Amino acid sequence: MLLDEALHIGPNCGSCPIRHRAVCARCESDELAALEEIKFYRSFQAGQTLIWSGDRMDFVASVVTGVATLTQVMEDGRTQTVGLLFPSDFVGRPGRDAAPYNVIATTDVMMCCFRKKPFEELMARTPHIGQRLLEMTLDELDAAREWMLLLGRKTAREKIASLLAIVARRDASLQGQVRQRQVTFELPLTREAMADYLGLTLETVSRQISALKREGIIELTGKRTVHVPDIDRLIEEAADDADGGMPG
Amino acid sequence: MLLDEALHIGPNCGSCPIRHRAVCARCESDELAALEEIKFYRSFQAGQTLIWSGDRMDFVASVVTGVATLTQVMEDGRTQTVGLLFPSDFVGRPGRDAAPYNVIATTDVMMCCFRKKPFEELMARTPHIGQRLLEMTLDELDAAREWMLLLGRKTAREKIASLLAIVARRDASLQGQVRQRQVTFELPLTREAMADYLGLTLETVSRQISALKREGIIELTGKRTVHVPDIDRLIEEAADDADGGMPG
DNA sequence: CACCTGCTTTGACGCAGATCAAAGAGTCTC
DNA sequence: GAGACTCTTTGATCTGCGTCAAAGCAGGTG
Repeated sequence: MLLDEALHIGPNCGSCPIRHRAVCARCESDELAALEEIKFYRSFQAGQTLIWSGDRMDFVASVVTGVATLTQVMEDGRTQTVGLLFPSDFVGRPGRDAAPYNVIATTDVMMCCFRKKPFEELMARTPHIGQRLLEMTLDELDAAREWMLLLGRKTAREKIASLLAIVARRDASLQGQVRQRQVTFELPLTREAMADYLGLTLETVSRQISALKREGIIELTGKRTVHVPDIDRLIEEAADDADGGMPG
Repeated sequence: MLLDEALHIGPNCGSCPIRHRAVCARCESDELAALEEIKFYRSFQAGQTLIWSGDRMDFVASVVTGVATLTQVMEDGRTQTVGLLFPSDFVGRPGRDAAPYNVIATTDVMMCCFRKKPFEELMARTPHIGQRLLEMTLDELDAAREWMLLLGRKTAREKIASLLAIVARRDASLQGQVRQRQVTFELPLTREAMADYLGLTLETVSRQISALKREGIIELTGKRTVHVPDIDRLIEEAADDADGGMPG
């Protein structure tokens, strides 16, 4: 099951696709060299659980490619996804031992890992890493709070539209695209995974997607490829006040 | 309306009730001295909006006494509270100009404020502040994600029980009490404020509180004073797996 | 005291989304 | 190419919570 080919795609961070967005974004070349010494790559298949809630975490990591979810599970099985991890997102928590959530790959995933102890020591010495981590954590906190509004107050239709808009935005920004009216992207989640993220059932997710399709707000090719002919119409359905999010 | 008596309760941080829990927790005496130079106190009445979403924020602050909420409001008026601020909690975001949420005092509140610019400069020089802020932000992120589970998957009854358990815990830890079976505390929120935090209506909040009272899980004196004869029974109703939270 | 005004409780009813059930569609294996 | 899987769609029915409405209960004020 463990497809643990520690492929050292590049020992060279310079050519890393997430070099300027991850925890290491602000590092100077000497700091980068120190990070390179303690880093290693791991890849996982879609569906694999990378980390089990409660397990001891002896590394922290950045997502290099693919998408993973953070999920919480109640004793009776009710499940809530509390975060989506895209390339450049950080996993793990310096100073904490046990993982608080399950981390599950929803597509094939490649991670850039650092053993926790050396990473913490490095963090104490190089302020750029801690600064960047603070910045990223504050962004995640904002995202979590936006999601609280969605979970607490939005309708099923608005929830679906919001999720599609966010995936579209993340996808576009990964490809460094400008904001454009039409977009096409792959949904990295099953209907069930979407339901877990949105606080719905998979049937409701399916019905609402069908409704958006019927009304021409989205078009599907297969189950996973989504084409949005007019992104502003989708954002309208999401009922987000203001922007719809900054690019980049 | 603005009751802005900048009462300098103590220029002396040494006697501050949140000295060892706030952003300044880790500061040495020289760092503390630097903070003292840029700090000032402001107090607000219950119900007052301290900060409006979108406003320019020229200060950051710690809650010294009282309770405030962070809330998001949609164009059509739907409201979601995304955070409760208790004494020692931090408000504001170094590096961001505009406030992302409304901050509303739900009891009389006293804040220890720092002008943002000098605070940021101080942060760049003294790593202890940034470290502590990262730690606090990570804790808030955990709390936000716990709340996502509540909003997405818990029943109205479980939501109420969870909120009561959390307020009880916060209250006890402020008073440095040990975990004990019986607890009594003041609810710092109206039914409507609870509804906004829990993603419910105020009627549902009222009904569920009545139900818990009817079943003897809680007892009320007036509308706001809650007595819990057996905290474990309350936690059971909250359907939180495991602990129910660490003390302190 | 009578009369606000703000907060809370309680009741009657309706609906969005959950639940239960079954069938379609794509992919893999033998 | 039949069977077995997994994922998805769609339908029928049920229910928890929202909505609408009205009344109770302070505390404050003239």
